[in-house]
Amino acid sequence: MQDILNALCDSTRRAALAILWDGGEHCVCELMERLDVSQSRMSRHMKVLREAGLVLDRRDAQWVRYRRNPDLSPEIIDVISAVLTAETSLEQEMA
Amino acid sequence: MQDILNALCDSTRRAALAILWDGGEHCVCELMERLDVSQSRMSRHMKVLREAGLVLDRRDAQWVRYRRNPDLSPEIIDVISAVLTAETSLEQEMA
DNA sequence: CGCGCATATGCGCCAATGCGCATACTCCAC
DNA sequence: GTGGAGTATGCGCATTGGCGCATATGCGCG
Repeated sequence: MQDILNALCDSTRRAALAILWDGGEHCVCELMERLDVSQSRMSRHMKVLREAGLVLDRRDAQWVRYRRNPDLSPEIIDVISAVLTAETSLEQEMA
Repeated sequence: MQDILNALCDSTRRAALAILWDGGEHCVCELMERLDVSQSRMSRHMKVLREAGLVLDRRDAQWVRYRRNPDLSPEIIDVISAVLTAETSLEQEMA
C-alpha cells in the first residue's frame, strides 16, 4: 500500500500509468518521448511502478515493453482508477 | 492533486483521515493518543491534511476540532475512499 | 495578571528521493 | 566480434520530508 501510494505521488509516473492503463504495451522509448522525460529518469520511474507491482515488463528484442499488471486486486484497481480519473477531470475544470 | 497524494503518502495521516472520515469532530489530543504519535508530529500531520484541503479545523476553547471537509469534489472523495478501503481490506487479508 | 492545558511552530538533524551525467548491460544486424 | 539502439544503474548533488526538542501562542480559569 505504501509502495503504491509512493508510486502515485509523482506526476510523471501517474502519466505513464495513464498511458499503460488501457492494457496496451509500451516501451520505455515511447514513454520518454511522450512524457518528455530523460531516458534514465523514465527507466527509474518505471522501476518504481514495477516494484510497486503496478506494471509488468517484458523483453522484446532491444525493447522492454511495459504493461499494466492484470492481476491487481480490485481494491488497488479502484485506487488507481480513482486517482487517474480525478486527475483528468480536475485538469479539465482548469481549462 | 499533488498535495492530496502527498497527504495520503503517510500512514499516520491516512489513519487520522480514516478516523475523521465518519464526519465527526476530533481534537488533536484525541488523535495523538489513538494513533500513538507525539503532539508536534500530530499537529504537523494535521496541517498537511488541512493544507491539502481534506479536513477543516475549528477552535473550540482550548481545543482544535478537526473534521472532514464536506465540500470535496466527488472525484477526490472517490480517491480518499478507495485508499482507505484498500488499506483496511488489505490489512485484513494479512490476518 | 498568572497559571495550566491544548496546539502550533522554529530549528537542527538524519534519511529518503529526484535529478543529470556517465557508464554498463542486452540484444539485434552486419 | 563490432557497432549501434534501447534500457538499466552507479554516483554525486540538491531538495524534500520526517522527527524530537524546545518554545511560542491561544484560551479558560481563578
